Amino acid sequence: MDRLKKPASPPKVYIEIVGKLREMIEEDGLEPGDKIPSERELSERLNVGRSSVREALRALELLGLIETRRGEGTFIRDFQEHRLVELLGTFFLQDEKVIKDLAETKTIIELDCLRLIASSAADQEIKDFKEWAGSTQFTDEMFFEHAARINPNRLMERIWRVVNSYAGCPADGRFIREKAEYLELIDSLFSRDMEKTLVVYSQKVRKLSNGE
Amino acid sequence: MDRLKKPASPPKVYIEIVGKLREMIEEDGLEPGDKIPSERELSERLNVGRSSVREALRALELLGLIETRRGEGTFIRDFQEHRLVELLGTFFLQDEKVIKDLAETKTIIELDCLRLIASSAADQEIKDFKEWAGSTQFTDEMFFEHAARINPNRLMERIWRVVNSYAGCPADGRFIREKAEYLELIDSLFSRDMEKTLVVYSQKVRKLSNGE
DNA sequence: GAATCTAAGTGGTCTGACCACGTATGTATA
DNA sequence: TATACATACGTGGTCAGACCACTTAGATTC
Repeated sequence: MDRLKKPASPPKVYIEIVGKLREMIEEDGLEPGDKIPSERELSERLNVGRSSVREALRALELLGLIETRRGEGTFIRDFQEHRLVELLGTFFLQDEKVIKDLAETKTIIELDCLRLIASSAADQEIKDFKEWAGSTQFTDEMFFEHAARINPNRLMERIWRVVNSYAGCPADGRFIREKAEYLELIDSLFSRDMEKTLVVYSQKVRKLSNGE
Repeated sequence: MDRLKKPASPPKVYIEIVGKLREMIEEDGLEPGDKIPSERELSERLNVGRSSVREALRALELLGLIETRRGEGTFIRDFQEHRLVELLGTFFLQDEKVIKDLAETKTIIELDCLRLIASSAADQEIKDFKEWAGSTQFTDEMFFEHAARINPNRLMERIWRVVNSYAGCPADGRFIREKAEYLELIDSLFSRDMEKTLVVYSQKVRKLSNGE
């Protein structure tokens, strides 16, 4: 039962390989899409077993940092698409209260996206947004998917997508509000009038809550 | 072994093992600290090679979801403390845009947390918050860690933690602003005066931006 | 009863083998 | 020459077995 100090556990090989890969990528200036050495070559170059190389690669793959194509090789992925949030989500998102939090969070994030759009999206994009909304039949989800996409912050878009994928369990709210409200919302964005946006949006939320 | 044809993309064994483990954890109600079956047992139970089991376990370990102790076994970790993110940070956080988005997102989420606190946290908690802030030496990160914790929405807290662990990898913002500003922020929460909170917070952000 | 030794169990690593798949090479054909 | 096909090679995907180092618990010994 003695809790004695642990001198220094020998570093795991696969962890070191992860580090080596990082260095390698940095030194060689490899970018998303580029190919990294084959498992066998890495195994030889680093003097480790191929299985250890694979453990490292598989871990990075699960993180979404690399992509492997059988018969072709291993490639660096677009890091902006790391799956961290999804993974954590799929692993422990079974709580009950979570459902309520999810809905709330979705609303919050959507508002954030609108804010970001109002404050720094290009006029043209908002214009396109309005045009799209005016000429298409869309659901609430589609509307905010569009908003998340044109918001200038990619990370916020990712967060929205994750939250949405969980919050939007098939059933609940696939309703379609009156298009006029959405158009009004876009107009408020275009005028960069955040005050107005907030009013319009919270009004929409209130309606939805009551309807539910 | 059954070798069935999979015309579509053949699912990788280690990915399926990750899924099986998730189910296993859920069904058996395993919690942080609990031990999961040994690699050899999993290999046998799932009819897969031990190396494939290891690939899955190593990936989850790198994610910080499990912990392995040589000679003892593999254990579930406290998910809330997934600090794996820093890995991603050290790996590919060279992209300017990503860093900017991160900082911006962190600010946004923090504001959201403040909003949530102001709108529905218990008075007592805000009071405790203020007391803590008044009697402790804290960093900006600690302050918002506290805020994220007492905000009523657990999902928002989790998002903050993720974003924070990403954003706070280098030694950038370990600064300590004047305590008075933070106290003022809490006061604005207590008075449920979101207007004021926004002003105070954005003021803080502006200062930080300039300081940087 | 306490200290010690021993065996079993577990993760850590390596090697070698086979498969499935993509691509490049080369050969045969039109 | 140009196209089509066939083959060989390289790559990731997976498995099996073998060690090693370490922890734990049971058996043994004092």
